[in-house]
Amino acid sequence: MAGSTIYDVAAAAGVSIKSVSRVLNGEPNVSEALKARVNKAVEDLGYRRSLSARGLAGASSSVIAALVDAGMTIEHWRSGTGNDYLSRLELGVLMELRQVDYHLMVEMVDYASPTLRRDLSALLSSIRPEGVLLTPPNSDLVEVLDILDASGVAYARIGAERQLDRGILVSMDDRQAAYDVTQHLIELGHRRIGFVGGPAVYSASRLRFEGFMAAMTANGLTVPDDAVAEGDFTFAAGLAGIQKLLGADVRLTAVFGVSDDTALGVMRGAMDRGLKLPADLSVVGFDDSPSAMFSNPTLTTIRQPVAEMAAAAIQRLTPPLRAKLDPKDVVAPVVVPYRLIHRASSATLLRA
Amino acid sequence: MAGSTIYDVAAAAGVSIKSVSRVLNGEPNVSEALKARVNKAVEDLGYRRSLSARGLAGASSSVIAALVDAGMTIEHWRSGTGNDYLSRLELGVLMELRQVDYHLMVEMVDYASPTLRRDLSALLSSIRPEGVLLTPPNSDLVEVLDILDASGVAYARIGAERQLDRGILVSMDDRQAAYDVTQHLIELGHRRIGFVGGPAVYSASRLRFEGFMAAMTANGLTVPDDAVAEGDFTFAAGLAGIQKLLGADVRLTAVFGVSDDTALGVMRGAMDRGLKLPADLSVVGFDDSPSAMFSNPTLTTIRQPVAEMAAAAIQRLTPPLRAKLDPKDVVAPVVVPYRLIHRASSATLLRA
DNA sequence: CTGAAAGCGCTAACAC
DNA sequence: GTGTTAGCGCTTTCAG
Repeated sequence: MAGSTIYDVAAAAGVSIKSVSRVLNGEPNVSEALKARVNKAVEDLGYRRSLSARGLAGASSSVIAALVDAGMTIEHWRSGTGNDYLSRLELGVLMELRQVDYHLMVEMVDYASPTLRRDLSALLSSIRPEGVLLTPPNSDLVEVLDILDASGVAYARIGAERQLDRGILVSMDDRQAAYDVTQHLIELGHRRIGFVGGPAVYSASRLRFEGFMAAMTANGLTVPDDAVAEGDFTFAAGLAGIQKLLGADVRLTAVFGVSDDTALGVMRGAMDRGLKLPADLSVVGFDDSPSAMFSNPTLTTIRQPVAEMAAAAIQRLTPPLRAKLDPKDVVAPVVVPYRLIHRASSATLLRA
Repeated sequence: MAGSTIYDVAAAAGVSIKSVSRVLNGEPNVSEALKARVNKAVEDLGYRRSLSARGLAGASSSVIAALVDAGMTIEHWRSGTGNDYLSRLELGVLMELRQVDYHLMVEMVDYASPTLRRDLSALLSSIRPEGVLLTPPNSDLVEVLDILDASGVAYARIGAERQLDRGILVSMDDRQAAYDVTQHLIELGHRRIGFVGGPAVYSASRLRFEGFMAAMTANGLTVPDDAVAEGDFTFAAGLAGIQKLLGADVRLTAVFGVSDDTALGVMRGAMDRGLKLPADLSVVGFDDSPSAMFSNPTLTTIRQPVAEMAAAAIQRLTPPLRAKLDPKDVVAPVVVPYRLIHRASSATLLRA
């Protein structure tokens, strides 16, 4: 049952193992009759090729490795707060991989580790994945790219910002999205808009801030230093950020949180200080995490197409799936569309 | 670099490949001198054993396969809502696996598929994982257990309810937790408490309902049929459920949602109908998803220790980690503690 | 304590 | 079209 090998199949079909291999790999020059006999034997025995043997024999390892950031992951572990980025990513990956006989390995990589080079090389030489999926902030780490290139493995980078000539690129336009959501606030009449940001190592942080600034500038608005707070994508950062912003003498009427969690922290902090939302303060976020829909007021945000980006990456990383794509689409960077989701947390400015 | 083999190491250390293998596997009867030379060579070359070769040669595959439910996953994909169960699970898994040289493969399994037996057998025979991690509802599917047993692979079941003599059991006491949170409402003065449930295929649904009923009964309270609505763990189910409950002639003062998402749907639905929360209606949930902390009012709930359960499962599934455990702890079912988290959505009943 | 030889299950050259 | 023969990089006998 679970223990049949290619020899069993060959014996059952009365052919050589090479013929079985040919049928299984869809190689040319196989008669229909032989193909049918082999397929029947495979069926009868419930035979499946061993991943290990295939990998060893030099063919495809049929494994895609997703490298996720240890720092963020461990932080979520410690704080007990979750984050659904990973779930959404894997959703996209698994929906694609299930169509072909490929498998997903999830690996935690500590990009801050002094032994990063070693750890990653070790990982690659032990797994020998067919492709590697990079998520922020790993997507932008030159050292990671160097190691990947040296090992010759194909890789896709989600949300990459730098070195855009390397790897398969899949992203959304964070900058433009941030511009849009800022413009949205401006169109609602807001002029004094604050920003609570994220760590610079995440390109998303920088791009979103840039988009924010660009929209402000394009509308002739200025952003005093007091209107900007640092953060780390978390709820706590939003909470701390809004304290700082409200403490300063800037009388903001709206705040843009670099992530939904941060924006929700901003909302909570503002309400704790007695502000009515959105009457006294409009708040917008970025990501469209589940919480955005469940908060009160519901949060205006940008829907980040994580699963879709992952799916696009996998399609280009996995040979059998890539074959189905239009050749032109294979090489070009993919920019997956986002959506501005206008909910209740942003409203027309009533009083100046 | 990435391409060194055991032969390279043997050559560099001036020993046979068998000696290298012995050192790597911590086998006895190796002189310290030899061990040191081998380790140095391994170090110098950045050598890592190939997973495929190890797997093929009959040793451990060093792979843990997590089987996640396709139905739920696809539903999340379609609806665009995420869920952080997977993230929390993997957090727990990866934190443990990183200590040893094991790897996580995530596989989607459609338990509703007519070809489940085939699909699963195929998966096992192609991956040959060292251990399998089962999450609800797969944990309780006898057919899944049968296939796993037939293949001889070790497996851990998170949240299993039936056939408790099979596999490694890791769970929380859903029933008692539901009892506790219901008791919490009762102690706040509530008497007419409603319930919005989940699909029966998830044991958690049944257990939570049982705990709810047990607490009500223990306090001499009855639950009319009109006070219970069916659902599927989602926000939408909570929304629909509360409509039904409020439409009926039961004048509930509190509602228990089988999950946080459902409870949040209940909250939203209640607020949409003009109720003030928690003054007019107390709501409690179950899971402690991130949204619970971010909602308004914040949601009273049970903290489900998903990552902790996953970690406990992995410790018992992975030989090198299992070796560190007290032998007594290895065989006994693990029940991971939960916590009742009292937030703002549940309050003392003011008027009857 | 150490090493030589024989596979694990498959694919890749190379025959026929 | 089809089969034979080598390995892939390890672990496992079995000898020393």
